[in-house]
Amino acid sequence: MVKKPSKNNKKTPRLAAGEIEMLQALWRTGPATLSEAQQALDRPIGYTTVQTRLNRLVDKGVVTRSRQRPARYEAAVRPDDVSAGHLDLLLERVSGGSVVPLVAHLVRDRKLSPKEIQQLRALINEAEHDSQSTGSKGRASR
Amino acid sequence: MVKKPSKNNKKTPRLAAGEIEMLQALWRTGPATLSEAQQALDRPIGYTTVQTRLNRLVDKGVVTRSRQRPARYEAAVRPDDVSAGHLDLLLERVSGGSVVPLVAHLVRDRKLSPKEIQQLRALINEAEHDSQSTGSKGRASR
DNA sequence: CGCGAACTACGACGCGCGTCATAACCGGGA
DNA sequence: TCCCGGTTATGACGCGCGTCGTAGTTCGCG
Repeated sequence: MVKKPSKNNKKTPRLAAGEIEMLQALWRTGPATLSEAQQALDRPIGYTTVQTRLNRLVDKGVVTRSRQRPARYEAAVRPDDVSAGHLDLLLERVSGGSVVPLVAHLVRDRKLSPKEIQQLRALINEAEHDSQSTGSKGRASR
Repeated sequence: MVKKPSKNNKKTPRLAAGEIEMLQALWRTGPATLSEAQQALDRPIGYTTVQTRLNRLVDKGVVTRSRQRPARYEAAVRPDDVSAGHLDLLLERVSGGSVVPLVAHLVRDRKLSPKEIQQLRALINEAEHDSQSTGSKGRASR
């Protein structure tokens, strides 16, 4: 039987840059066969290379493979799941848990449309509201 | 103009998680000797391991080493430089270049102090300003 | 002046990921 | 039925990074 002695299956494992590249293709195309996935990539990569990458992704649990003959591979995680993990890491590692420096980088040097600015304001308002009715979930860090 | 033998001093090379861990220690302590850097780490790591990591970081140009006897290592990049690179990657790879989803993740599920909220608003105002005085694809109306 | 402790240089090993080649397989026409 | 092209299964190689061990070098004390 397959062992699942690991920690958790909810958190996405650490993914290397190239693996995200692979997921990107699947996110764009949806369930795809090997050749479809290969064509969906931004950059020419060998057929069997795509196969290996996809299989490793399946082993990691971030991609599923259908049993049917021309097997179809499908992403099992969403872009948000991936970004969330990386963002957490970045927060802890380079900005000491403070979001402001990161957001600063996101909005500076990058042109935002009026619409995006409006959306950002909405997000902040939302956060402000939450902050007064906090529930103290999460655990105190360190 | 004297060109340093380094490749690019503005772009930080891709750093692995463990290398950032190393930089973290240096950011905290400032210039430090090997043993100081070792002690500054969150986690016990062999003396020579620290040495190897630091030396590789020096090769990459993100850390400098003084010529003095007990050599002092010092970070040559700032946390911001590192986060900037990662953020760019994340933007391109998982959110299609859109900042809103990332910011959403940063502010949701995370409690912000009123002060931070104020800072964020300031950032957005700043960005709004820039967007109208850009000149290139100026969008005056909205 | 001689020694031990700290510092430094160097090399080794394992694992993960990117890359692919080759072999085995299988299903649908001719 | 037999062969072909697409599909799948392995196996291999190189490089980067994490981890140290070992062996020289150097400094500061007695």
